[in-house]
Amino acid sequence: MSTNAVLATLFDEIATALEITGAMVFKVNANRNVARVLEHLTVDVATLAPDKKKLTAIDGIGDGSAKKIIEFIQTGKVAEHEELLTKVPRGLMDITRIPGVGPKTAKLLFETCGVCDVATLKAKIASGELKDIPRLGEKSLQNIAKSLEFMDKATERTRLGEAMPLAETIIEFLSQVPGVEQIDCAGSLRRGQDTIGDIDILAATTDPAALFKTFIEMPLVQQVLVSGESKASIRLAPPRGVQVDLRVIPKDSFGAALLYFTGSKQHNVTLRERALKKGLTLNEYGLFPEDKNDKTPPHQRGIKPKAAKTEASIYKVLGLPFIPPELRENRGEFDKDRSASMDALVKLDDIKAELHAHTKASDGSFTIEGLIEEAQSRGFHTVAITDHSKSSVQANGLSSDRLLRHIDDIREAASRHNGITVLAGAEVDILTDGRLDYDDDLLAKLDIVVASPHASLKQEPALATKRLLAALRHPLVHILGHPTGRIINRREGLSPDIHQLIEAAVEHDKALEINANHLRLDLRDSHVQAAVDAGALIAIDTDAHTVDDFDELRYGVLTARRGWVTANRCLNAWPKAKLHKWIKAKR
DNA sequence: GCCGTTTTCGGCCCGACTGTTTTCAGTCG
Repeated sequence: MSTNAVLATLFDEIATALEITGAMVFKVNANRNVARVLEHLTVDVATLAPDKKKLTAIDGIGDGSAKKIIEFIQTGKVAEHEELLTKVPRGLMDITRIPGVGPKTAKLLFETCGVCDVATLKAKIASGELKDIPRLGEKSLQNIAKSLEFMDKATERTRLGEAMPLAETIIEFLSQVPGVEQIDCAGSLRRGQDTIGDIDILAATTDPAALFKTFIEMPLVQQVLVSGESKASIRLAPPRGVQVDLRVIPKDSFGAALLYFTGSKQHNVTLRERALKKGLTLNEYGLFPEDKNDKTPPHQRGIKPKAAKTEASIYKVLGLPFIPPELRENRGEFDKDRSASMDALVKLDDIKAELHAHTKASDGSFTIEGLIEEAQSRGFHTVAITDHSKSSVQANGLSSDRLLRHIDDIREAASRHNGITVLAGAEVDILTDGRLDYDDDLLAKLDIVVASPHASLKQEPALATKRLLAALRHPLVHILGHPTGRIINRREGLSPDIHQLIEAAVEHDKALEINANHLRLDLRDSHVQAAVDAGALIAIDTDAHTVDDFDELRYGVLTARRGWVTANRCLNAWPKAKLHKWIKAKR
């Protein structure tokens, strides 16, 4: 784990421990915020650490946290953290991760019954020892038991590429219910995060009761978690097991609700702070004039909102441009000098080239012909055929002789297609020591080379950096394919020094890939943002093996947008002539 | 603990649902 990640966990633990000991909520939030900032920071905090000014220059990190970070870099621990751990055992912090159990309940369980970890909690619920605790009735205990049971089965977040089609199916199903006027998804799914916690759906309807009834009685509903007048939550049956929240909101405040429930939480906090500075208050019903003397929510007092119907109208009154959902992470979207690139973010329709795809020659299901036709049917001007190289034995990688014959076959097929340029390429393994899997003579015969790591994905970070740098510096390589080799929820992949890779990509005019396959999404959003900030080029490729893989392109585009990729930085969105000039420059 | 076009003090986002209790605290998003 990187220093940033270790410190993020440490600040999170400080926050949780403070929360349990009953510290001021603002102090808790400040520590939690430092954890979040560190988690998304793309520079290694250790390189800043001796200089306190550099640390406090980061938004959210003040004097106190800077001192703790420096203390950690110098000694490997933080005294305040150690001190808190003597009062609040780690197991107790784990308990607060159980849905429905917060810091107050954890403290109560600890102090009245000595519950100090999840295992003890389970045992004591089973033995009935937890009856008769004040303010913790039978129903609450039952809910905790249910949550524990669920946690045992599903510890993972749902991958974007699994949640999105599911959400679309549910929305399609619910939109058929009489009375439904508007329905859309919100939350991290709408923001295009690589994994999501639950699916949020918003609807405006003239018949809420009918919609909720249909919702909680849908096929595959395993459990109804919450069922109120404006909100219901269900859990779907395994294997998906994902939670789905449905909220019904007035049609006139659909935009306000969409904004509110799309989040992120940090983005919303900043919006509300901006609202307050303008004498306004923002909630899920709209943007209202603030009345400090009346605590009743403004929408319940019959006050007319300044804006509510659309997200854009709310941003406008707050003096902001429309911020695309993918950018709503409080990671620079409020900076004025970034607003130009916000308008120019790459869109799905901009993508006109596929530069990484496989055929039957290695492990794909396409014939050469079939792949070309599929790309053409999607309106692409270019497709690169990049089968695996010889070391990828598991993927039927091509020997040098087979590759030579494959190149001939590709050129022959290409000659039969007008209107699309077909490139003979390869996805060449980057061997453990950084050498490529074909010799230079053969690589030079290819139009395009995607170099990717496939084996030894648990390599030490320093070695991995060296390995990938060698590929980026190789004059015949165009694109670094799925740079870390991660498989979301399954394999962490390599942890190279991403900044060195980005630097090399810029220096040698190479592109870094966002592999659009929902299992990969590699590079990930925060690395993409660092690459874009440094001026690197990005390729969004589907790595298609089958027809359906082409449909995963949208996940790659969402990830690109989350990393602030504009169309002019994305190879696949370039006009044909510009792309081919760049590709040929490496031959 | 952090922050500042109401700056070095005094604020710090908002509402729904649940369970336990009988007016509200805790949790969640």
